[in-house]
Amino acid sequence: MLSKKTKYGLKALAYLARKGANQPVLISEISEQERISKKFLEAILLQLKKNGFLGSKMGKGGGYYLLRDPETITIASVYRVLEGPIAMLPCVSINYYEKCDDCISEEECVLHKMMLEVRDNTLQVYENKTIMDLITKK
Amino acid sequence: MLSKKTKYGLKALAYLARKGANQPVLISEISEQERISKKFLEAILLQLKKNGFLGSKMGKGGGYYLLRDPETITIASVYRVLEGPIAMLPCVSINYYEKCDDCISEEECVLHKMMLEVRDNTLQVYENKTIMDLITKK
DNA sequence: AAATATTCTACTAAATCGATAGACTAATAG
DNA sequence: CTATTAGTCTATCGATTTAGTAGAATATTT
Repeated sequence: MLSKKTKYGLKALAYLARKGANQPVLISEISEQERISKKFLEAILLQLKKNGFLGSKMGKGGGYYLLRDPETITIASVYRVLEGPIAMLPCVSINYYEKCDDCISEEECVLHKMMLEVRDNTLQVYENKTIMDLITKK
Repeated sequence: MLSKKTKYGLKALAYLARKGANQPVLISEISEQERISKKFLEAILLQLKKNGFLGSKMGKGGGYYLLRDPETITIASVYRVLEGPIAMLPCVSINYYEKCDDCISEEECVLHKMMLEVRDNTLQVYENKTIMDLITKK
């Protein structure tokens, strides 16, 4: 299951993309429009800022704004920042690879091959869709 | 990420399938062979028993054994018992459907359609693979 | 300087995860 | 019928994550 953090983060990015990159948008506006707890959203936007997705402006007329074109932000890149690995097991993760301590070898593991398949099927969606795709009707 | 519970559960089912349904297998044997905490495995096997996957026999010569043919146990069915919903959002779950409280409607939700796609891609693997597939080399 | 709005630190309640301990119960062997 | 073996059940545990809250600090504009 997707955490609310990632869900809210993606929704906020989509909201900002819809507004255009020009002027900063208040946290409270996003929070109200998307029905997300303001303080929780604050922490999420901060994390997206630290990872180069968003910029912010303090003081009056301030707020958050997209730093990159919505077409260039893949869902996968947001997912990895907010949720973590996309793979179902550390041993099939591309960006967060780790050996399983209960497996002798990956060839012997009965799950390894299947989880590679699941990973590829999931990545195929997340890598090929961007924030832009979220806000365009098809 | 897959929980260890589901990971261990699938491995245990695969182990039992490999042994054949004939004689009961000790928890401790599975626990040692698969390097899984015995007490944790105990709870997992009990859950699999309560859900009709396994039978058990107490006393000397006892242990756990498969109740169904390995070819008839899909990964999806085990996943749902041990891990829960396969979908990434409750609003795209087939067996655990729930409305999102932050969404006005599913048509308006920017994530809904994409998550349906992810769900279908994942299900395609989990529904079409069985415990038997885990133990057969391809 | 006042008002506005984000940033940052710290905290919390609840849930889940992975694991452990120990008493209880059932079945078999002798 | 008793000892042994092995699953059942209850309970607890520490660590982590999740979702959210409170409030002080800081920066910007008017």
